[in-house]
Amino acid sequence: MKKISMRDIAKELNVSTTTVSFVVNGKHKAMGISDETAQRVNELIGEKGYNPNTTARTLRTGKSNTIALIVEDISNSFFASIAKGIETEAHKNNYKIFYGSTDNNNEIADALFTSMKNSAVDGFIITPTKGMAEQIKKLKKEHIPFILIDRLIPDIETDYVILDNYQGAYDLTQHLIDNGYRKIGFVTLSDGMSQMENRKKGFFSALQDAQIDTLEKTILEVSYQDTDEFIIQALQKYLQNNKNLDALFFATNYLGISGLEAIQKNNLTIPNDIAVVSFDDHVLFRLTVPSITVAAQPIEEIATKSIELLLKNINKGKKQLKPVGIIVKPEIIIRNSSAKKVI
Amino acid sequence: MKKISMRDIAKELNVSTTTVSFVVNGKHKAMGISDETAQRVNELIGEKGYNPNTTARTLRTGKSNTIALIVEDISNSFFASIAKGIETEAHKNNYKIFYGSTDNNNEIADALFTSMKNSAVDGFIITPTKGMAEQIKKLKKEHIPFILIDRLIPDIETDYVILDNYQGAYDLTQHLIDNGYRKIGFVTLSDGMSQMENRKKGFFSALQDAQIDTLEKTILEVSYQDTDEFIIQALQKYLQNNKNLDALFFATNYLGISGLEAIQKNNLTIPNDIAVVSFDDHVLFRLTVPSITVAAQPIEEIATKSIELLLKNINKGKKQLKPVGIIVKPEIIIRNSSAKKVI
DNA sequence: CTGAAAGCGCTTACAG
DNA sequence: CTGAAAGCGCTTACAG
Repeated sequence: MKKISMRDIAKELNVSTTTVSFVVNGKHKAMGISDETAQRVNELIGEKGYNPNTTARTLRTGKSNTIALIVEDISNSFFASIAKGIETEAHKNNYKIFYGSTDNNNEIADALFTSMKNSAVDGFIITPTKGMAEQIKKLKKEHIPFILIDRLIPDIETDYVILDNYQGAYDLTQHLIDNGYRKIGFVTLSDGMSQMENRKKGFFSALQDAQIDTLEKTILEVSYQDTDEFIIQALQKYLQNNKNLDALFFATNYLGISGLEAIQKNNLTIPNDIAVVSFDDHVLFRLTVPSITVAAQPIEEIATKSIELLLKNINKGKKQLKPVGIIVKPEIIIRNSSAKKVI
Repeated sequence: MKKISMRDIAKELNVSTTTVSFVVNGKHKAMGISDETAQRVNELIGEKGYNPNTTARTLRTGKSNTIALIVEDISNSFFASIAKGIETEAHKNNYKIFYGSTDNNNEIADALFTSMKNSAVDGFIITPTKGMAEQIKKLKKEHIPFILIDRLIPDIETDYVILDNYQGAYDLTQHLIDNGYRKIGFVTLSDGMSQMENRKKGFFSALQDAQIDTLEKTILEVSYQDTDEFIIQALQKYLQNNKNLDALFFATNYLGISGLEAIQKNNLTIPNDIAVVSFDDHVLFRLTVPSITVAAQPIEEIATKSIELLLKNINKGKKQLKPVGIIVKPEIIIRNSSAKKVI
């Protein structure tokens, strides 16, 4: 039951493995293998069901046709959707994908990087965490192709594909203002990743441009490490301590989801007691009653552009290209949770 | 910027690569390398930051420490959660994971299998589709370790980890009956995969055991290929044509989600107009109002048992073990969508 | 206690 | 138009 190799094919046809290799790789024309020989080789390959050994090829060429996708948490619907898009594009280009979740934990991230690098992946697609700065610098220094998605590492120039988070937050806030809301609470993560910071900036700018008193801006920051239960409790307290709020802006979808739970538990009605908007779309936001207004990310586009950029990076060879940043636009989807304020 | 190899280490210390290899693999004790030599090797390895080349090791040993996870759709929350669990367990055991989604499409599945096999994965974890029977048989014949999850292929004996779908459906139906519902519609997929068939059987048995007239069993079957829009429309029509129904049983979570949309659009109230239960839990089911009663799968357990079983299979060597089937138990989570019927 | 050497299955520069 | 041979970086049976 041994797997059949190039040598087996060569032997049986009394040709060299060189010839077989050229045929297998479609180089027979260029290398001047006669059509007749190529034909014979291809026939036997079909007959025997020969498939080239990818490991040997990788060892020889240094190219594995594998990319590593490192996300925060593959079970999070946003990253799961990204993974699906990346997969589709990668397979089109004949790439396989390793995945790994960091859970925002640096030791896990470290182990992932080491393991992937030793496995000769051709490139990385990474949603970095703050502590990853060192690893990212190392990748850069070693000239390993990679791109960042969803967020950046401040002060490190890299290729990336991210959302215009500032604009999304600005527009979402503007929408609340247009609909009569003035006292908007902002709920975000405390770890200060770039995407979160830009959402916060967009939120502030919109308030400022509308000349809404900054005193009314009330922020709640929770940690990624906190459990859902803890976050829900924090939100419940926050709502009780800030009864003047007429709207809430959730900076990411799982905060929004916990937010809905907290609002339910506090027996508040959306949007009459409090309006709600959130970053990142989610089935729940589409189907819950009332449905939730969001800034949605163009996931397909992020996936396509990511693979495109990474492949360009992988295929660039020796030349040092200047890092390319791609910024995609969010879509504001207006639903019922932010209906015009009734006064 | 060349990567440092075992030979570099050996040369610099005037020892053979054999020695270095033994030390790297922790075999120096067994092979009688002196502690002093081992010490020197380890020091230089640390200093130079040497990491063994996994590709070369794989080519030589035939073992890649890689498994392929082939699911229906990685962006589906159930499979995304499975992927997370599998990942955690795999990393604990020093395995990396390739993932791939079949979308229930056989050509894609075929391409995935070929690509993964050529990449020398040590084993497969697969949610099979009907058309995969041939591929699965081939894996068996080639003695490639694999296990099936979520569903089986009829008439092919394999290792597997699946849910007790019959029991889950039976209990969920029994719960509806206990709460006074008698005219229960069953919504399922038409492709006849094993998990779906068993859910249907469980549903029927519960009705039969309660001596509920089989004439009242009304089934709607849709195809996996149908778009969400199409399914929702089909459901709306189904609801209109079967106004006598007092409850709906959705055989999988995305049918349940589409079901909620259809019920909303038809302006029906849950559970007063129609009660709802669904297979597979989902955030939406937990948070929507009213929350939805479900049969939840123990995802952690499925992941843990899957890796355990696959690794046992991988490490079994030549011996032919009898295929092992593991059946895990669903958890019925009673929520508000199936509250006692008001008469 | 340690080394020289073969070989995993490819690709490719070199030679004719 | 095609082949012999080196080499990618490991592991391991064999020898001493």
